Amino acid sequence: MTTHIHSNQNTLQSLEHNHNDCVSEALVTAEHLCIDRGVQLTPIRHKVLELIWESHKAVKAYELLDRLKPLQQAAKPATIYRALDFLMEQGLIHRVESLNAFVGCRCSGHQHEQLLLICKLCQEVEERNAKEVMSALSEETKQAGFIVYSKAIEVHGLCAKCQDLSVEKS
Amino acid sequence: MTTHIHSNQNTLQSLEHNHNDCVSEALVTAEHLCIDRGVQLTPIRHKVLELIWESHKAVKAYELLDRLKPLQQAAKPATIYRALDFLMEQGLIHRVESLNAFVGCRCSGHQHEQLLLICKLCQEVEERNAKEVMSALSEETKQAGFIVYSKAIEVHGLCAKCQDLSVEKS
DNA sequence: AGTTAAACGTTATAATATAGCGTTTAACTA
DNA sequence: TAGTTAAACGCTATATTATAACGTTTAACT
Repeated sequence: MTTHIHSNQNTLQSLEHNHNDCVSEALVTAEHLCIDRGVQLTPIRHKVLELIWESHKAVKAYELLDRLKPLQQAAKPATIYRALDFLMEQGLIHRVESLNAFVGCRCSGHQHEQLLLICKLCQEVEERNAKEVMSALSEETKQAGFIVYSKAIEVHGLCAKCQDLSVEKS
Repeated sequence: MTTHIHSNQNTLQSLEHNHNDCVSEALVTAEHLCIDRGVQLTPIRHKVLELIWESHKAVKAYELLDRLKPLQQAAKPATIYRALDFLMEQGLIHRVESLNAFVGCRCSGHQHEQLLLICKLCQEVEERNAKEVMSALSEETKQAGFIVYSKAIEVHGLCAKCQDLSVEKS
């Protein structure tokens, strides 16, 4: 018998790490990075980043808006999109193109373009440097005579944890 | 002196191939493929595919709608999105996730997920099998224990032709 | 303290996409 | 070949995602 899997349970968040530490670390890193760069991580931007880091799932702009509103009454779409633009410019978040959504970046600042593994069940997004993939890609674009400005490498599927859960429950 | 580059000129279309043949071939292939599969390439679907193949640029759904309307007065957003859904299911077009746009697929049916090289200047999209990239990606996802359902691998930059043009004109 | 640029508030609207339901068309089947 | 069924399409409405434009406030720099 196969049981329905609840996508909110037994996620990265609850099983593998203390998510409070995970978030604090991301925020502290972001704060330092912004100071170093002389850019302003304003309260709104900070809060939006914190909201994005609430989970490792990709989150939609209007979802963020709904969550920001109770804390920031004046929040409007532009409020969120401006904050997202800033956070992307600083490499603090990724835009997940295939979902029109956003996810915190663990590699903030350096080598920002990564492989994103997006689980269809738990919705979590795993970033991977994927060194071999990136070098194969460089070689390929070089052969094509194509000058790269940016990349989006997104894979949808089933993460290891969700596979395990479906095995356990069957 | 660097001259402004007109993105609509000297494209793949005008320089490298007879685009009429290119389109005919794509359409004939699509027709055969649909017959083989027992699915219907209806007049609307056929026309939308033809409109997509008008160029090698990624084209937006509402652009297609505007172009379809003169030929199909009843055309509404759903008309286009249904046709696009069908064409994607059949692997006849690619959705370019990072542009919310669509482009004809040259490899219709087989090994549909390809590397897309998207030129910021001429807007043309080049598909590449990118065998090495794909195998590196398979290895990476295998290492991650991730089961792949679908992929989007999109690179934005400057194609060889547009680089040449900017050199010529400078 | 005055100047300037960045950030933010606010309203409006553009652009992208889907839901739902009735009608027509095409494919199947008896 | 008429009846049945599912697919395709018409149509209306609306949801979702994103940006434009302009005025006000805040913060950084003289």
